[in-house]
Order: sequence, then structure tokens, then C-alpha cells
Amino acid sequence: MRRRDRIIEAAIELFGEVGYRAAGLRDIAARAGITHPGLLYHFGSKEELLAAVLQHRDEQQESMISAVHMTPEAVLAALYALAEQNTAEVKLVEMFATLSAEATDPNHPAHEYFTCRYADVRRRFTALAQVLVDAGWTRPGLTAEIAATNIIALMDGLQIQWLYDPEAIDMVAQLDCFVRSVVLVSPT
Amino acid sequence: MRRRDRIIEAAIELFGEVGYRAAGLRDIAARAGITHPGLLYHFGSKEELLAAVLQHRDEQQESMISAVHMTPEAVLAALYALAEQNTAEVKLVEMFATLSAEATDPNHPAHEYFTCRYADVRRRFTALAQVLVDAGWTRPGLTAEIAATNIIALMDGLQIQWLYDPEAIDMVAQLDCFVRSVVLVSPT
DNA sequence: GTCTATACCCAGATAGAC
DNA sequence: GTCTATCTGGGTATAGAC
Repeated sequence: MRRRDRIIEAAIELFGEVGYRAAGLRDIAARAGITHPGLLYHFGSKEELLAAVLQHRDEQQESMISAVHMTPEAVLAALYALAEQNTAEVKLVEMFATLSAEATDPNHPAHEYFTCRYADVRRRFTALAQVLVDAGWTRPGLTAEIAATNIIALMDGLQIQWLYDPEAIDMVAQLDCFVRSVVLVSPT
Repeated sequence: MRRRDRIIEAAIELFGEVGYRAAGLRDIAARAGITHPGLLYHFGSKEELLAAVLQHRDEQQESMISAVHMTPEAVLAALYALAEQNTAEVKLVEMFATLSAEATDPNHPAHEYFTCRYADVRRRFTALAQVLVDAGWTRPGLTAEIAATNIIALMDGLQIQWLYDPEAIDMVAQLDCFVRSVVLVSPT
């Protein structure tokens, strides 16, 4: 079972660097220390490998955000924690940035996955934002859904600029600027 | 010269759909109504075609934003106009979203182009934001550079979500929400 | 489980006819 | 200018030895 994980790790790396379509099974296998038929013994096809990679990530990050019964303070804390975690897991961020753009194409094998994922993430973040709105912490005239969509977009976009120039972009500071514009109650 | 333009248009389409690396010269040529050696007569190599596509776009959008001697009102108007224009030129938006993620890889032939482009866009937008800051229109404690980085990130991220579900995302409305959080003077 | 060898296909690019 | 034909390299996947 250790082998499978090494392959998945290698796949995350290469999918992030060149995208799914341009990534070669030989390259992925080499990084995992085997040859490409060896890889195909474990996964069977390239698409199966992709599915495993996406599922792996979902499991790993399952419990992150469940908005139920959260205080406004906890919501804000969770937001900053998420941004900080992103700056740490470079490889995973790189892969998601690359794949989410590539899978825009309806024919892409991960298209459905990302369509559902964005809908889901938007739902979760809307619930989070609603906590802030209900608490009266937000700027008047702001709806939870629009704010949620904006914050997701912000994080996605920041990740791209950050990948081009990690020195120039401080994602947490950028997020903080955004939050302070939207949240009126002092965020500590 | 009409032929060249048809090829470039087809290339924009396919680069947007599947990315540069996964796009085939035969597909591009077919969409332009010729065969792939015919295409190579005009451009010589795939990379040359990519360069032509990027340059074509730069020329077309050259005069968009020059911040010199702009009033705060004009800055805001330009921002909204840009967002509206983006919703119109679907193909171009799709290509830039796809390529800017793909070219994150330092080995990508467009990597240098996008590195420079982001630095340049960030510089221009910072100048625009500075006009608002100097006019006292912005929330206190806000720096022009951070705001500029955020607004670029926002637009990039919105484009991705919009490509997945055009019905669900109104880019101008999203931008408006962001602007109203940052700009305190009534934006009409 | 992992390998070598190979089948088969499609990529970018070139040669040379028209 | 655009074509057909072809070269070479790399892609995914399979067969079969060890």
C-alpha cells in the first residue's frame, strides 16, 4: 500500500506541473521509482489514476469546514487557517490550480468532478458567510452567496499569481485585506 | 493575410479548450479550413503559433488602461467596463484562464510571457488604485498594491467559476460587490 | 509485483508534388 | 500556398517472463 501512495504523490506533482493531459505515465512512474507497466498494475489506466488522486485529496481534506453551529469568530479563524494551510501545501495547490483550469473543457475527464466541487464549495462557504451576516458583522447590502463566490474566486486567483511569484504574494495578507473590507466588526 | 487570422482564431479556440500542450496542429488547421502542413507554412512551428496568438491579443488590447491623469470616477468606470468586456469575449477569456494556469510551469513556452504580464498588469492596476486612494475614496488602511493584486485575483478566479457555470455567475455583479466594500464614496 | 518487449496511435515537423 | 506522404518520437496500454 505504500507504493500506491508514492504513485499518487508523484501524480499530484506532475499533474500540477504540466496538467493531466500533458503528464506522461512514464514520468509519473519514474518519480515513484517504477516503470509505467508497474504503475498500470496498480491503477489500470491513466483516468483511474486521476480519479484516485482526486479522491485521495477529498478524503484528506474531508473534515475541514462544516459550518454547523459556528460562531462568527470561529468562521473568521477557519478562513485564515485555510489560507495558511494553502501556502504550506504547495504541490496540492499547484495541482488544483492547474486542473481546475484544464477541466473547464466539458470533455475533460475531471470536468464533472470540478463542476460538483465548485457547487459544493460555494454552498459551504455561503453557509459560513451567512453566519457572519446573521451576526451583523458584515457590511450592509452584502449577501452571503455573492460574498462566498467572491472569496473562492479570490483564493483561486491569488494562488495563480502566487505560483508565478511566491515572493511577491502574501496570500494571508491579501485575504486579510479582503476580510477587513467586508467584515466591519474588528477581526482581532 | 486573412488566412493567418483564421488560424490564430482557431488556435485561440483550441488553446482555450484543451490548453497549449494538448492542442493538436491538425485540429487547429482543420478548424481554419486547411491541413497541418498548410498551417506550418504560415507559422513554422507550434511555439511560433503560440507567440503569434499572444502577440495578437496584446496588440488588440493595447490601449485599454493607461492610468495617467485619470479621475476616480473614470477609474471605476474603466473597471466595470473591463469586466463587461470579459463576459463578451468568451473565447479569449477561456484561453487566458487555461494558459495562465498551464504556464505556471517554468518549462512552459509561455511562462516568461505570463510572468511579465502579471507583473505589468499588477503595476497598471496599482496605479489605478492609487488614484482612488489619493482621492480619499477608499477604506482607511488600504494600500493600492494589495488592492490591485486582490482585484486581479478576483477577476481571474471569477472567470474560472464562470466557465464552469455561466448561468450562476454574474461577473459584473460580483465585481460590484467587491468594489462597494473597498470604495466608500458612492459609486453612482 | 515488477519487469522487458511490443503494439498501436497520434504528435510535430519535413520533403516534394502541384 | 496548399497538398500527400512520410519521418521520428512519444503517448497509453497489453503480453508475457521472472
